Amino acid sequence: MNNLITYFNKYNTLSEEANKAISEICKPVIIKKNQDLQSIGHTCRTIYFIKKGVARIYYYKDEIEITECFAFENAIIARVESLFTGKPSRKAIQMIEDSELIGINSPKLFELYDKFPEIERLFRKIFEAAYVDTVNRVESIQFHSAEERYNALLKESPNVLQRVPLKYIASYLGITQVSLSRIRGIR
Amino acid sequence: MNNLITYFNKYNTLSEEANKAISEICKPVIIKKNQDLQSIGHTCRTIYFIKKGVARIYYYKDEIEITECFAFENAIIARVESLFTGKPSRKAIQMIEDSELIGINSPKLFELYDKFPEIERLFRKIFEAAYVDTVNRVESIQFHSAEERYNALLKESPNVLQRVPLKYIASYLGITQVSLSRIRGIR
DNA sequence: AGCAAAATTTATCATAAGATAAATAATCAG
DNA sequence: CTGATTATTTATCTTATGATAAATTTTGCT
Repeated sequence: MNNLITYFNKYNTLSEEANKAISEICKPVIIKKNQDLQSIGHTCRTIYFIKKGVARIYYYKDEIEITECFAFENAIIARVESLFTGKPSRKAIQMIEDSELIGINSPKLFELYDKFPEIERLFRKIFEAAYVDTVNRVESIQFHSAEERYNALLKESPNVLQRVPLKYIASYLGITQVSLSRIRGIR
Repeated sequence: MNNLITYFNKYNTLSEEANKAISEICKPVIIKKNQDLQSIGHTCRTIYFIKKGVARIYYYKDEIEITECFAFENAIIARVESLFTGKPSRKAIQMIEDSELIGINSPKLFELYDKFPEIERLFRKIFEAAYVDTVNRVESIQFHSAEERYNALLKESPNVLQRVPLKYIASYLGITQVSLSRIRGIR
């Protein structure tokens, strides 16, 4: 739990009782490489904190698998379009390496919001920051070339190449594997 | 204020006192067509509710003006990447028609969060919904053709063509004016 | 109304990325 | 370790969109 509390402190430091209340709705998850942590068609009821490993959210468009995002250690991952709407998700979360996570039960978390406004505030801030990242991602996809996006990704996550297969990176960048290979080949 | 309270009720119904507290930090804004409501370089300190008119957020990339989004009546608009980070915004908000808005002072709003958890919850839910929209927009930009995006926009906002110049729509769709004209010409 | 400015369309040519196929390299299971 | 599978690269050809320029239409001003 320590890593998670450190992560929380970046957004909103919680009281003892609030930390304890959250710890009671958390459970550890160990999962093997390439396994789905959450599968397509199910409604999101768990927010995950990554202690170890790499995650990606993916979905299918016209039979083709698309990677929506990656998440590394000490980050949170959830399919927000399901978490916030209560609708089943068309997306899945897969762990790219053998991983250790902490799962936070989201219906129970939302109940805690009533008793602990500080917890509601914490998650408000966490998701506000994620929202800002997504707004920036729209800009990046819309007005940078594939090559610019590739270079920006490397700068932001220098170890992504070591940990994530190129085929996943390609669809994340919005291009085909073949185009990514071409871009990489230039240098 | 009535429209605004109706809008709030879709997310979280507030007590009398909470509504009153919000009304005290609101002020009406009347603004002419093509005027900037908020300008580039300033930090966002107001969240706007549109009573009448159409707004867009825009910014510059390489001297070229880009429209990030549109907002119509009975919606909220803010440059969230500044609102949530406190940093100056590279973006501006412009009203495309003669408009009437309600401006909500955001620093004062955030103070109200301490006294009224219900207000914090209201805005949490408003921005969660906006976040989900943005996640969906990433998908739309990344994996639909320009023509598909154009048709999707028309379906979503059928009156956008009547109210918004095509040059703004083009950059919103991530294409040039000329390409948009070509797409429209096909039918 | 009538002119000027701005918006939109049309045309032409250039280019980045897609589709497909095939070759090579890396990884994994037994 | 080795063969089989999967991932990546390379090659060729096609296509959607960009860049630029010019023509046309619409809008706004006085």
